[in-house]
Amino acid sequence: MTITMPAPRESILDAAERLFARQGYAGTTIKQIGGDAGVNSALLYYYFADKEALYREVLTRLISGLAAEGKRRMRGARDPREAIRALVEGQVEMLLARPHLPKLLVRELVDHQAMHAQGIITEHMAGLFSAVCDLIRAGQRAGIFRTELEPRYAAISTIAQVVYFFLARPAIGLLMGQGPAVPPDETMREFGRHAAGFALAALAAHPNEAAPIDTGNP
Amino acid sequence: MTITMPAPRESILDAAERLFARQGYAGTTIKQIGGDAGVNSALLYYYFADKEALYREVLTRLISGLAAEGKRRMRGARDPREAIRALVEGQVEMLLARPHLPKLLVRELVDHQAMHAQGIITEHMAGLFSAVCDLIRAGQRAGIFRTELEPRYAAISTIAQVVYFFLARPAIGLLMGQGPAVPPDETMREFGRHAAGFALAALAAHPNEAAPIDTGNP
DNA sequence: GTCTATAGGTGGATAGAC
DNA sequence: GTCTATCCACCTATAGAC
Repeated sequence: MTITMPAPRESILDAAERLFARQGYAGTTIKQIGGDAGVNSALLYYYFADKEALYREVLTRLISGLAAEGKRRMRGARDPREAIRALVEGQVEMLLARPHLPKLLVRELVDHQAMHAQGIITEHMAGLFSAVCDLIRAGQRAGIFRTELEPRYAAISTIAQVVYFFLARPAIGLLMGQGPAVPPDETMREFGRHAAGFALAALAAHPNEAAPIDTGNP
Repeated sequence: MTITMPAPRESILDAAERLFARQGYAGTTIKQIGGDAGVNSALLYYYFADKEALYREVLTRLISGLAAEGKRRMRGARDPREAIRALVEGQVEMLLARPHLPKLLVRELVDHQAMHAQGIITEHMAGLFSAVCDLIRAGQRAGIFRTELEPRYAAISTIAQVVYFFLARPAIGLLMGQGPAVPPDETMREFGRHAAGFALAALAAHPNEAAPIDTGNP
């Protein structure tokens, strides 16, 4: 029986993704990545020009397809309400499937002067963001959503909840009085259902048309 | 006329705060901080034990009094609705007054394994968070807020909006189609007013005062 | 392709003059 | 208190053997 050896290029990218997310760009060393990937650190320079090229590659691999997936999830819905719910709950699934994404994205935002991946992010994200705005505008035209809301602000309020929850994930247990353990995936989904309901209630023009609220509490 | 020389200890803390927020802990060097503060880098070791002690000092200086101010702002209000509005709009003022706070806080969250200031943050923030939860519970008991909402989740949704907006501030201009310029303070306040209204609409038991309570199950 | 060895530079921290 | 000079560890990146 032989153990299948993973392609070194992929092992390097995997290790780099993990470490950059955990420790940041400056806090991660080439030797650490090599060690974690099970290869000699000099090999990284065979596959990538330098540390920053590797970092950019990590980000593009992670982000590409993300915005596309987000839009696809919204497209399936029949009306704006359903689309909002699909969007918010989809956020949770996408972030669960890419555990390092929120940290890396936020580091990029916060390090914006470094801007290792300026273009990559803004290109992909701006598209998704304006799709959410259009969705809210459509709901407003249909009389389902309140027209007093500025669509772009409402889009931000809607998106913020899940992102914030994932960011704060390590601290959430402490805040919610459940000890230092990191909340399990099911808690993240439960919050996603709450967040969708919260946004829909805030958007709703008429209370009775608000989608059912799932508190997540059995 | 003599120019008042700032106390070097304060200059060092100011420069460190700026640089740690911009570049992160690992990305900032002692020599950079010294240079930015206008003193020799060796002097940092006269005032602070080491780099990490300096970092902790920066965080405590920034955070101390923050939770207290948050609670004070809420206490002035007469009912839960007013308190929520005071809280959210107060968030904006507090973050405007401490421009480096959001970045530093999020870095801490994201670097939680490093946890330079674990205690400092969780102690201060957990208190504020549970005050928000109590506020929402009070509104629910008074029949003003929907009881289907899990108070802790609702607190997170309420708080998330402004924090996210500040974090994304450098990218907000691009997302909102207003070019690369960083949004002015007035835009931040405008969003604060929106966010308070968004949260209140989501929390409200009967938006029209006369409307029956939505059971959430059509 | 993958490794060893190492160059060249920089970072945190200290010793000690003034 | 504040500076100069410097040590040592470690980091990125390259040269070159296999």
